[in-house]
Amino acid sequence: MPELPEVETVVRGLQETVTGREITSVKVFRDTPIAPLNPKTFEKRLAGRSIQSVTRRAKYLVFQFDPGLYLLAHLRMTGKFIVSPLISKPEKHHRVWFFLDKDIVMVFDDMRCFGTLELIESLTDCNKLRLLGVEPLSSSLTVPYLKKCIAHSSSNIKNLLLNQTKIAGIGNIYASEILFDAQISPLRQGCQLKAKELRKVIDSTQKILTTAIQKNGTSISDFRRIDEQTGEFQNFLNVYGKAEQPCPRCSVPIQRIVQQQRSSFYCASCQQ
DNA sequence: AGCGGAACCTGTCGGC
DNA sequence: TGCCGACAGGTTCCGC
Repeated sequence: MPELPEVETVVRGLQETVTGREITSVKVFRDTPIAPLNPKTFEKRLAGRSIQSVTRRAKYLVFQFDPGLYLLAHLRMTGKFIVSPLISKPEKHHRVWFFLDKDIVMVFDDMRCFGTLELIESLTDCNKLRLLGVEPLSSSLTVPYLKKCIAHSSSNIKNLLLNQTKIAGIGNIYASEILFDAQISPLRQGCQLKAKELRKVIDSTQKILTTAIQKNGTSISDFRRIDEQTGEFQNFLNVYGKAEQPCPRCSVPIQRIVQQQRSSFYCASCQQ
């Protein structure tokens, strides 16, 4: 499911509802997300902890507890956090329940079991976080930075946008939408883009991601906010999932192609 | 160093 | 109706 705007939507929801709350107990229904940690160990280490803060880094959610303990969560394709009143029976894809004070449950739900929940003691020592590239909405995303990233790469620009070690947070939907906005073909080799085009890629990236956050993310099938409401950005997509439909800019049919085993959608006429 | 491809899981949808 | 393949918002590992 979720790319940066969806994770940001979830984090903002959790900040309002679970920050400052105590985890009274934890129940693991399936250990895939917490493996290789043992469920009992996971449950024990979190019981009695207070959630000091919930933040986002790229597509990761970071829950901070008392000094030196963090829960690093990744939703992958179908992971969800849902905050609800106490419930008696887990639903089919509920993987972990976090019981909070004031009779609230934070549910980790994940149909495909790709999502991960990892306990870490330091953010700076965590390899997964250390290897991430710049935040696309930060001032670190600049033309010189992009130039350096692509200088010795033969990859196409679509794949570069998806490379989390360079820019961290863009996924398959927004990569297509960004390149449509920038009027650049996903097939272009990154290292052949001129400075002016890199500037357009950056501007479009920030424009699309900011708007998507304002619309609470994109719900095509699975993504839901923590109260199970959908996002609204799916109503503003220009090309993703729109194969054969007329380009909103020039009316030529949108094409679907496969790059690096994933769908790309673009207009072969107005994206050069 | 960096690339492509397979793997991890479960579900849905379309074609035959 | 049932079976089969393609496809799904992501990352990681392995071999070249």
